[in-house]
Amino acid sequence: MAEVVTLTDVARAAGVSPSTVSRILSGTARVTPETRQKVMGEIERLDYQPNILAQGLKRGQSMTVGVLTQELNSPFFDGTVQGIEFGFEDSDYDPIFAGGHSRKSEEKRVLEVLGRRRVDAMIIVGGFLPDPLLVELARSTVLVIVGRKVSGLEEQCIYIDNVKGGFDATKHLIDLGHRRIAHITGIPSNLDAIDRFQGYRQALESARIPYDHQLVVEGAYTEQSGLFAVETLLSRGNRFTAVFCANDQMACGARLAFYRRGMRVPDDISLVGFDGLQYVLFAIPPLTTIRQPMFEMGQGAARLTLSLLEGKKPPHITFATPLLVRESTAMAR
Amino acid sequence: MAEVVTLTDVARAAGVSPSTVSRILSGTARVTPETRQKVMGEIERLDYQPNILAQGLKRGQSMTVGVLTQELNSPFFDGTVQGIEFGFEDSDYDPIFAGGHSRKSEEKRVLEVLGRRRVDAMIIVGGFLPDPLLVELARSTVLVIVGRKVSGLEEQCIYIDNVKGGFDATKHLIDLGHRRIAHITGIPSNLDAIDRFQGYRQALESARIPYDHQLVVEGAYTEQSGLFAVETLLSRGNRFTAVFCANDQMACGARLAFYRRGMRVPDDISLVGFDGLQYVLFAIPPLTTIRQPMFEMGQGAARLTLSLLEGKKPPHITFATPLLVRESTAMAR
DNA sequence: AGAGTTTGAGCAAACGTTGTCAAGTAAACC
DNA sequence: GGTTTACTTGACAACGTTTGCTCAAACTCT
Repeated sequence: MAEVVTLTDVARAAGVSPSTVSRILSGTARVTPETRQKVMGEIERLDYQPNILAQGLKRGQSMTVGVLTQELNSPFFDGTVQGIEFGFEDSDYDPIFAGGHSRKSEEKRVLEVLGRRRVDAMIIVGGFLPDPLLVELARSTVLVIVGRKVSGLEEQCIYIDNVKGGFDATKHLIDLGHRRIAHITGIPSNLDAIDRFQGYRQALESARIPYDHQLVVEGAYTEQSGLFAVETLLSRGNRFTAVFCANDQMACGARLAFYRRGMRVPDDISLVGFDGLQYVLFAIPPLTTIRQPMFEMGQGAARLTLSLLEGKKPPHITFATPLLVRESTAMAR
Repeated sequence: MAEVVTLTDVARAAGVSPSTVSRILSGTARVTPETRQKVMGEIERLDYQPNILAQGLKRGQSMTVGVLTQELNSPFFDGTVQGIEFGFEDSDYDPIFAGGHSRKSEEKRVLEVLGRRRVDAMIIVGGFLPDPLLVELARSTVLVIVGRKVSGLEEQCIYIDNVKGGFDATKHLIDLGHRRIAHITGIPSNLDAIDRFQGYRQALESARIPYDHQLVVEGAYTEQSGLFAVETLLSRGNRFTAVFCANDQMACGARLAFYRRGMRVPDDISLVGFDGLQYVLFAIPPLTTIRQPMFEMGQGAARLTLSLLEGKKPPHITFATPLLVRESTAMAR
């Protein structure tokens, strides 16, 4: 609390001027080996740590990156955040997180972080901010968006092909002989959800299976909503032999609904999820799913941000979404 | 990027001195209603946001709290971090996270965060830093520790009674008539793991069930290790009718091991976990577990930190660890 | 040996705030 | 009407850095 060592202290101790110490630290100018020796010695001895606030004030950059998150409590979100954190680990930047789950409106939040903390860049995870606002924002700051494709900002977006993911998941079921395939959607306002649904429809179409909207029910990405969705589906009385859920959590909820009804997975019903959460490998039975590389995406976002901050234009990375075939899917009987 | 409005800009625009603007903002001194009006108007019009770096430099506080985390990728950890984040939401402080999973040694990491960012307080989540170091650290900074009890720093620790949790879990199985109860431990160097194991032994003892070390196998908190543990247990050839796992993840792994062997839960084997992760409510069958209020603990840590920063000594909160009885446990046959 | 050139290091002015101090003004007292 | 009192405001020096400019000393060259 008390004795914080400043650059000036070091200078005094080494008998040189603050400028010299600063220059040694930043490697800006050359100094005699002896002077350098002495100063470095004092830095070590006094355990000097530069004050980032002062540096930031002077240099006009805070060395922080604001991460704006939206949905809370979702494993997808966690994975991404962890990746972001990891990606900044060996850099001079630190991420600071601003959750969007407060009362304050999203935009206010953005402004606040941007403004007060003078963040050097922003990473936006997920969904709710309108595209135009993001484009506007990108004009005045380094911006990276993960989990979403904003037109005009494609280079700064980290995303996956959700349509393809939905297609592959559904195709897998079709290949197993299923014809009556239900779908539990994500939150309808969510673009990912729409795309996955698109993929589902396209797969159906390409196999010439007529689309039946009675087999589609709206979910909310939670386990609970998956469970409800299956009950809705069942109560409608339509026969189906497989379900594609827009995320793993809903698949788990759906699984429980079937368990309660005594319907066996995969014997009676095949089940496919989306996300590839770690733990669904240990579901009963292990869940077939589309893997979304959340951690890698977060890490990629951090790297991209760093490159952008250094003024480099890195190659755009695309992330694959492999189908992980496990034990929740089987041939249709 | 370009036009950042400073306090001086506002002052100029309003035709007053910077000091006056500063005073209005901080409410330090009184000003005429008209001046205030005018200044507030300009602040609004120019959309001025104070520069926290400059404020921090001047006031000697950075308005940031360093959060040092250790284990990564664990749901327990996630929950706590979310709670911390949430707890700081409405305060003027922002948490910055420093993961302890890097190559750099833990202590170095602490020093770095503390030193460079001039954090006003620290929250340490979990386990590996030696007690004496923490006590030392607490001398020079505001420190809160979550998930651990450090002697001499009890007031600043947020923790649960793991012995009691382990006891309750085991007692529940005993009450159901089980006598041959296996235990899968956590990482042996982890204090929580030791305590839960203690609780297990105490429950056994209080029911006069002899302790059999053949029924105890070491786990590593992961699903995979839970699965292995059950296989080890089974290969030893000792009969048992119930398993208490030191966390939910291992319980899920154990569950899968039983599934593979065709052993039914809870019909053949009763299973109890620890943590109360959201998703195990949707396990097959829903898992009986001891709930550890991770989110609340994180939130509590943030609140405690805030109080400490304000110089208040808040009452120490203790967190309950209720037993959540679900469907993975049944009467012994 | 003197002029030109390099080199090492210091001075001082910023960066955007805050807080102390004093100055200025208007109201209140005798 | 002069003096005290209360109140509002401005000047200015910090906080810990970085950086352009200056300058002395040490080199190079003819």
